[in-house]
Amino acid sequence: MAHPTISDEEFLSKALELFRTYGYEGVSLSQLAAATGLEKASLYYRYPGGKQEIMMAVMSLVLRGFEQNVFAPLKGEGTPRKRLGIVMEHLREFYCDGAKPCVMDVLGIAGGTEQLADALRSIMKAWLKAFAEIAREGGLSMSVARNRAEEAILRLEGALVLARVLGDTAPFQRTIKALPALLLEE
Amino acid sequence: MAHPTISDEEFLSKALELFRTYGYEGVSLSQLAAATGLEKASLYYRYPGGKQEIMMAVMSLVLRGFEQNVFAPLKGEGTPRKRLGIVMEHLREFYCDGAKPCVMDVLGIAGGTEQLADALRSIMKAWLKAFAEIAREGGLSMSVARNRAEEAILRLEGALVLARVLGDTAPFQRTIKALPALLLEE
DNA sequence: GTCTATATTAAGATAGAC
DNA sequence: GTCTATCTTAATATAGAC
Repeated sequence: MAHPTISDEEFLSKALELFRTYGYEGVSLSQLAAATGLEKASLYYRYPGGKQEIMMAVMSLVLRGFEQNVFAPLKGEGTPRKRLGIVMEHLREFYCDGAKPCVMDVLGIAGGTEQLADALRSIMKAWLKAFAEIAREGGLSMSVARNRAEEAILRLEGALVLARVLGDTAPFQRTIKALPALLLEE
Repeated sequence: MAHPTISDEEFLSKALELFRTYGYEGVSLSQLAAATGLEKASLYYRYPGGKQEIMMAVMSLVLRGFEQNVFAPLKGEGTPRKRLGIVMEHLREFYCDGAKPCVMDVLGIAGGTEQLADALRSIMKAWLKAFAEIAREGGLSMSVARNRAEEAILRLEGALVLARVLGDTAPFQRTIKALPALLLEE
């Protein structure tokens, strides 16, 4: 065929890698075109709204990813500890053992649209809720569970910042391992 | 006078506010000119290297700030607890109680120069060292002190990410308050 | 549905008047 | 030492061929 193309899933996955690395302002349509093998005009055909629309489509992908890999497993079968173990593995994968930045951090920097900020806030809140619920199931009181969830996400985000600045992923791996104790004990 | 101007300190202080908010790629010379009351050409007169040079001058300001407000007080007079208390106050001020983002996080995003990444890494390492030393003085072993320092900075960074995404500064204030227990106890 | 080509705007950067 | 004016490049975005 004349114009071998890529699926929307593939396109958005490559776009996500760019956006989580360089941020909203740091990614140009030329970069997106180069990284996906499409021309800029083709991007506008797929996403008439341009960069904003691509960004929001990426956010939908991120939300679906969290739903499938974090929220759903936490509500699934088995003991809270077992379920959290599965989520730990998914988080390790998504963040590449700490080598890849957090979308919520990098894209949460001012300069993006209000719609983007809303989407990020919404995912972050859902994540907090999901962690609080597993902690609640693990035997903690409502208010303690809520605090532990906040603490867990806060530490993961901080570990990813340290990893990015120092190029050291050890704190992230330590933080992931500490999740069961933080969310399920005492 | 015809052209009322601002001092270098004032200029860099305003530039810092822009850079920590919008990131390196997110700040344009036009923005810098508008925010400081100077024309773009005047910025090139002061900083012939353009945005890169301005950014690095801002980094020098940040380093001086950490030296004066964090590193020096930690090595100053009084008990470790007293010294840490002073630093807690300075951190609260610099991060505006959690309302302002961390320079190391926002500017650590890919897209800046290698020189910038080096400067950020260097400040982060000095901060780790300073926190580890106060923890050591507080009675902790070398390796524990080092871990606690890492944990402290990681939590502060994570709290600032949460604050930025959720618009909630409570986790940051809680994290600051927890510093003495984290760095000086057990 | 993708391409080439181009319009339009804003960015970084410089020349030269004052 | 700051200004106005301009250059050059790269960004977003569109028109129209295939």
